[in-house]
This record gives sequence, C-alpha cells and structure tokens, in this order.
Amino acid sequence: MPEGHTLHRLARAAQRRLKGGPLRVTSPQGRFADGAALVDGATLRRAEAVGKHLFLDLGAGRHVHVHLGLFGRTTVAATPAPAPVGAVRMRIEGATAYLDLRGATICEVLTRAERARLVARLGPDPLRRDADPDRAWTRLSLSSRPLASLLMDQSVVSGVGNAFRAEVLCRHGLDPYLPGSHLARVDWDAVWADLVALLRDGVRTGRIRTLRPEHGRSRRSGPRHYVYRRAGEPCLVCAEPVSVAVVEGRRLYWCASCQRR
DNA sequence: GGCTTATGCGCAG
DNA sequence: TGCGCCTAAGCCA
Repeated sequence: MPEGHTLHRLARAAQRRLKGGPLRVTSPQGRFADGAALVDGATLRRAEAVGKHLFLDLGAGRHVHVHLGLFGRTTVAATPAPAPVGAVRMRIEGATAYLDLRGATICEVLTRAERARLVARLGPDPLRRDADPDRAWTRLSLSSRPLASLLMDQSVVSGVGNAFRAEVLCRHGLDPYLPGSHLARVDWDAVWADLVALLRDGVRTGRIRTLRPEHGRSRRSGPRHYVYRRAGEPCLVCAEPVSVAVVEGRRLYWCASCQRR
C-alpha cells in the first residue's frame, strides 16, 4: 500500500525494531544478492523516508534504497523469521525482529552522494518537518498542467499517490483539471495543511482515512473514501455519480458536481 | 485455476 | 501516450 505514509510508517518500524546489533541481510529470491552481500553484517544507523522512498543508513557510506512501486510489500515481525515463502527480495534479520521485502521496483545500495542526488529531485514531503511548501507552490503557480497531474508529480510534492490525490482534491472542492497557475495561494495552503494531517493520520493508523466525521469516518461498513475507487457511485456530499478518467496513467476519481473551482 | 486490478514509475517512441 | 516491470489479492467459474 505504497503512498508516503506507508514508507514513513515502515521507516519508523525499522528504526525501532532493527536498530542496534549487527544485521543479517540476505536475498532469498536472489535479485538483491549482490547488494545484500555489500551490507550483510552492518548495523542500522538510521531509517528514514522521503516521499515514497525508504533509506536505511548502514554506515560506511552504504544506504539501502527501497521503492515499493505499485506492488511492493513489506513484513516486519518478531524473530525467528520463518523459511521465506514466495519471492522475498530482501530479508533483514536483527536480534528481535526481521523485515521481508517483496515485489519492490527498487532495492539497491547507494552511496551518500547518490542518495543526496535522488532526494534533491524530490519535492517537499508533507510528512517531514523540514518540508517547505513554498517550493511546491512555486512550481504549481507557474504551471499550466492540471492539479491532478501536479499532485502526482514527485518533484512537485513527494509522497502523494493516486488515493490521496483524488481525496484531497475532493475535500477542497477543487476541479482536478484546474491549471496549477489558476490555483489561489489560500487554496494551496489549505491543501498542504490537509495533506499534512491526512498523511500523519495514515502513519498513525496504517490506513488512508479521508472521510470527515459527518460523512462516516468511524462507520464500519459503507464507503471508506469520498471518491477514490467509487466510479459511478453516488457522491457522499451531493449524490451525483462519481466520475473517472485516466490522468498521468492512473485512474482519477472526482465529483464533477462538487469539484468545480 | 484463470483473469483483473492495484496506493508507481521509467523508458521508448 | 502506452508499455513493461513485478507480486498478491479479490473475483469469477
């Protein structure tokens, strides 16, 4: 479930459960065998997420970089680790916990400079204290591209994916096709603040919860989002059917009636 | 057991 | 713009 909150949550879990003693790093599936050999026996200095990227600082200028892509999944659990089932790209075993990685787009060892170059091309991450929303505003306000494209562009804002894109635009009544340059500063400030709150909630709960209390956030059954994956179903606010179209290669869901600005 | 879909992204053309 | 990567889960028969 890889939007930014997933990676920050993973970074926290890794930091808490793998820090300390030497780590056994292997690649049962084999595709990360060379990388694993480079870092096997190292100690975790720091686990950190930037946008949808996870970095494990293993000292001596070695940084394991993981990007989950669309399919990547991780397991973090108490040792002893069971015999690997399926395609485990990377397994990290510590004294009390282990981490399994499957299906990731990227799992590699980077130098500090390579890591810095990668981070430099990412836009501000709403989950990081050092994030500067002005950087994103500068990009947005000069662009004729639609908001729905800009929000998915990791060099504009990092950590937002298809679910949060759809939901945050809906929560603010924003037309997904509005050019970035037509967005009011006050609306961007509100969207940014909302992304901070929504993503933080995601880190805490491990879920994407976007419904306001009056629309059933705590309800057990029924829709869990305003528009995401609800094509053709009634909008929770105005009951008009939710629209769907492909933008940036991903399905965009929105309410054409509520989101007009 | 097969088919579809998925919270992503780089690359060819 | 569309394809390919890569894995798992949900749905159907």
